[in-house]
Amino acid sequence: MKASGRRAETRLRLFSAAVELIAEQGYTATTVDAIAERAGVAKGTVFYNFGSKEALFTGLLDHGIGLLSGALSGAAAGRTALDALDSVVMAQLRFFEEYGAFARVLLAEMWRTAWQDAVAGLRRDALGVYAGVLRRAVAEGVVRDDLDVETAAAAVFGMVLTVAIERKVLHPDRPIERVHATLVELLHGRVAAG
Amino acid sequence: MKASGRRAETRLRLFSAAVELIAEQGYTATTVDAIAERAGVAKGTVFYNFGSKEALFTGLLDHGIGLLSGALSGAAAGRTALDALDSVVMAQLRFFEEYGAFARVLLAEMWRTAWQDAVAGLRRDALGVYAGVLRRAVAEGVVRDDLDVETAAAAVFGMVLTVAIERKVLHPDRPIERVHATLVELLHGRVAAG
DNA sequence: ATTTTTGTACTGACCAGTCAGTTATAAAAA
DNA sequence: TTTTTATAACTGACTGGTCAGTACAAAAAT
Repeated sequence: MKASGRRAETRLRLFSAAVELIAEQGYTATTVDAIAERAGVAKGTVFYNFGSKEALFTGLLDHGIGLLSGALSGAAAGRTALDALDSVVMAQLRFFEEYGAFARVLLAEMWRTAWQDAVAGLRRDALGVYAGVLRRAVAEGVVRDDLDVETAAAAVFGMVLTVAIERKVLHPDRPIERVHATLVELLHGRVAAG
Repeated sequence: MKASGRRAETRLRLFSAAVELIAEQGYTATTVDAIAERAGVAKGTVFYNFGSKEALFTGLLDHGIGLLSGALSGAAAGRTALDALDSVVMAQLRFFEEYGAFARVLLAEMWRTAWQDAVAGLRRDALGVYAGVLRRAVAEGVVRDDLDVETAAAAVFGMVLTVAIERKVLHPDRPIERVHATLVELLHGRVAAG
């Protein structure tokens, strides 16, 4: 996995072109011709590099999920578990601020059986970060010890994903800190500070 | 809008066939032939009834969103706003328990610009129920009065939607009450009752 | 010298939408 | 009742276009 090199660059350009088109139109509606054109590459190059449209897409999913997982786990440190939860939420918001198209692709394709393998990595790595933080919170006694950590992790992840897209689509200039504050308030359930 | 009648029945059968196939394969990948076949109807009937594949789909969205909104607003009553919030969450979980395929279609297509009009109804009606309950909560002083109600509504809706699908796909026999309890615990932010 | 990319042309399968013809339904006429 | 009439609902073979993937010789990059 050399990061530089002509081939690696071509692949990244193809990922980037594909994720934007697929976010707008969906996987099936996006043609290989269109991806190649936007990437500034000949159609044959797509097949030379990935072999098939499906392989390009699962490669894209793997790539994005890797980036996302890295961003989340880098943010999971914090004095208390609730601090860590806040900063993981912020990291997820920031990640999708930068890779908004990927957020939409993920949301749309997350539950499709066709890419189960790629999505398994999402569960293990990205949701795993939330699960870890929530387990810490249980250990610290700030949430009840019968909390279903897996479900709660999916809940928070889905909540942030939804809101990140909503902001991108409907309120692009709303500051990300404000959105974060709203989510944190919901999650901590703090009562009327008036 | 007569509820019975040959035509209305055909339309419902087509909705039902379409939502299942589209949940599995996505909108574009689902062919009109396949929808017609599953509905036990000739292909021409689809076009006789809806005029186009797209019109069938937006009709399906409208139909489902109407059912969902009805279910949610019917549950929005409650002694306190937080009680009401709990029961709206439960109503959403139950609705997607029954119409799981629709949940997946909604999640995947909610942000596609092609069906903005149909999805506007979702914002107005379904998310509106959450927004109303949250406004009550603000009025009752149980959440801070600077809460961004619109964002919070989207957050809760997305959270429940994600978890409903996760349960359908990964833990179908987990009791719905347990999932509800987890979500409510997250939302109320109750601290270690041990 | 080898890997990677280009450009163009091609194929075979697939699919949304059409349309001329057929059947079901109900109301009017016999 | 039975028959006719009108039209609403449905049918399925067909069409025109689209698209993933292939082929390959020449060029460019490493």
